[in-house]
Amino acid sequence: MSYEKALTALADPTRRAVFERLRAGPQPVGELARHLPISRPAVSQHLKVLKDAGLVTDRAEGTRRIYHIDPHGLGALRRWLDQFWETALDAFVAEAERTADKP
Amino acid sequence: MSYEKALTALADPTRRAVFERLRAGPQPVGELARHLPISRPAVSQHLKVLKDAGLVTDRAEGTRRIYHIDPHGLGALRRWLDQFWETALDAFVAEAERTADKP
DNA sequence: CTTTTTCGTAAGACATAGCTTACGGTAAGC
DNA sequence: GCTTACCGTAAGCTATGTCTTACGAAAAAG
Repeated sequence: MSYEKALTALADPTRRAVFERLRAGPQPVGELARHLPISRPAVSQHLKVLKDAGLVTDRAEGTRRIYHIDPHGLGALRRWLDQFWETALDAFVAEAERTADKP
Repeated sequence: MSYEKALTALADPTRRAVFERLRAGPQPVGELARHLPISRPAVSQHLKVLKDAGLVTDRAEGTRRIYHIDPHGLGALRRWLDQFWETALDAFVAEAERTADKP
């Protein structure tokens, strides 16, 4: 049910940049914003969307909030995609047979 | 490189509805529009985006255009996701060990 | 206790995505 | 040849997402 939020969250290029940057490891908001061409509040808003989609989680560390990747959302997206992938392949095979000259 | 287009394409709910409807098999544009709460030109526009993302393909059949799923785009998206999935799991494990009390 | 750092949220401006109506083009049917 | 069915594209309107600046809160530092 959450794969929809994950899709809309990862659709935005800036949000993907934030997400892929967290791949290198947990990071605070300011650190993320420093390497992006947008303001820090904008990064916060993006993180909120990613968190809502189950793609990231955060923990407090002093005055800073450390964000890291949450496999939860990715898993949901992957399951949906895999389930789709099978029927897509079947359809592809059927189409190939249809196009091919009759044996 | 094409996983980005696939993501933005599948982010729209209506476009997902079109895409999931093609799961039942190849269908012409009018048939798709008949079961959706939007106009036929709108469906055409969505199909254009899906086609551009490598998610669907079309063939002519008389005056009608039959659209069917193209595994190409799904494959690209799946590869990107899988590659992401591994590092996400590693990070998750690392986070779990970090949170756990020192043994 | 005061100051500084770090962050989230609110309000508003701006751009873009998605829808509709209108139009033209191609193939089939008569 | 003429009409009908089916479709893609263009133009325009509207809604929504994304950005910035401004503000307030919480923890550390001094």
